[in-house]
Amino acid sequence: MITTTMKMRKGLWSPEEDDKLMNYMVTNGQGCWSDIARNAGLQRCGKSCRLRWINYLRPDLKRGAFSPQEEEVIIHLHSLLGNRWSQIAARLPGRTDNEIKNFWNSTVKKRLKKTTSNSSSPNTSHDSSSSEHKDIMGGSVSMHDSSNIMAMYMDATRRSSSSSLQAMNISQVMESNMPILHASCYGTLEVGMDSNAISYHGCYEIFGGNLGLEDEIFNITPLDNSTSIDHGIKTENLDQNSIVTNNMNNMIMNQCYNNNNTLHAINEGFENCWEGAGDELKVEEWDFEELMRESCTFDPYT
DNA sequence: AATGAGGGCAACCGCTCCATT
DNA sequence: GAATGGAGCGGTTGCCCTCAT
Repeated sequence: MITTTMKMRKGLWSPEEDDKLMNYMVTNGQGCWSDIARNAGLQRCGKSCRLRWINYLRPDLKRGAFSPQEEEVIIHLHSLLGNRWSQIAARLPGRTDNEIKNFWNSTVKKRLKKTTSNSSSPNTSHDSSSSEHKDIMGGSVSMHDSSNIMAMYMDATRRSSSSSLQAMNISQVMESNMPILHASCYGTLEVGMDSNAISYHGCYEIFGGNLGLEDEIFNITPLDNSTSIDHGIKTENLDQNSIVTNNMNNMIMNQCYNNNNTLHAINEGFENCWEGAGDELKVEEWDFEELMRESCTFDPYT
């Protein structure tokens, strides 16, 4: 190969390299990463540039430590998605998969281990990830403050994309993807709209964890747009859940629209809804479909 | 003050998937 | 249908920093 004659740099990025990449991305936007590396005058492989951009240089990144609420969201999403860091990251605006992965492997894993050993769980002999999963789903990891999960989640999405949200028109809102967390909810649900956003108002439950949001109003915001854009591309098949939840979202939004900006409905399961959309449910190996069937039981049409 | 252990984070590696030829 | 290359993802490594001794 010709390219091997040129020595690629490895290791930490210098500020100069960062500048070069940043300037190039700002002026030219995303393209073929190996071209970017070459054209930006970087002695890096495209892969390395991509990683640096996604994990560090991207302007929409949220820096700093994870909040306790973010922690809980991560724990919860991990219990649903497993080690699908990119999918978890897609639901935590401003956070990268690498960041979440590191956070999990260092902080959370350790904490869960502690919890597990304290509770002298019989799962301790299992492989770490699977035992953690069980622990979480089984309740060893406290859901005591589950309301924070949703509240924080909403807060995070609202914060990170408040400007874009305000700029979104209704059709954009309708086209947006509804996060998985919403799809995991069931219970009494009331949907309304104000001038800038659509809000849910209701009572939710996630896997037995009562979120107790009866008095809270929160906005539906899309999956982190920037993530979708930056990661390119895979938005459409980011995962099938997004499509599914998007369908749900659209249905709800349509109802909103048709009911003069307010919807009082949805008291029983989404089950029929799922079945109706069954043909589109080509769920990946992690059996999201079953998951959803178990956790979603209200029907928007009743 | 020196030093060793542990933790956190950035980056690399290897694999898979997908599009193109 | 096979080969190839690019992109993305998850696992792993290695460096640096902090803190306890």
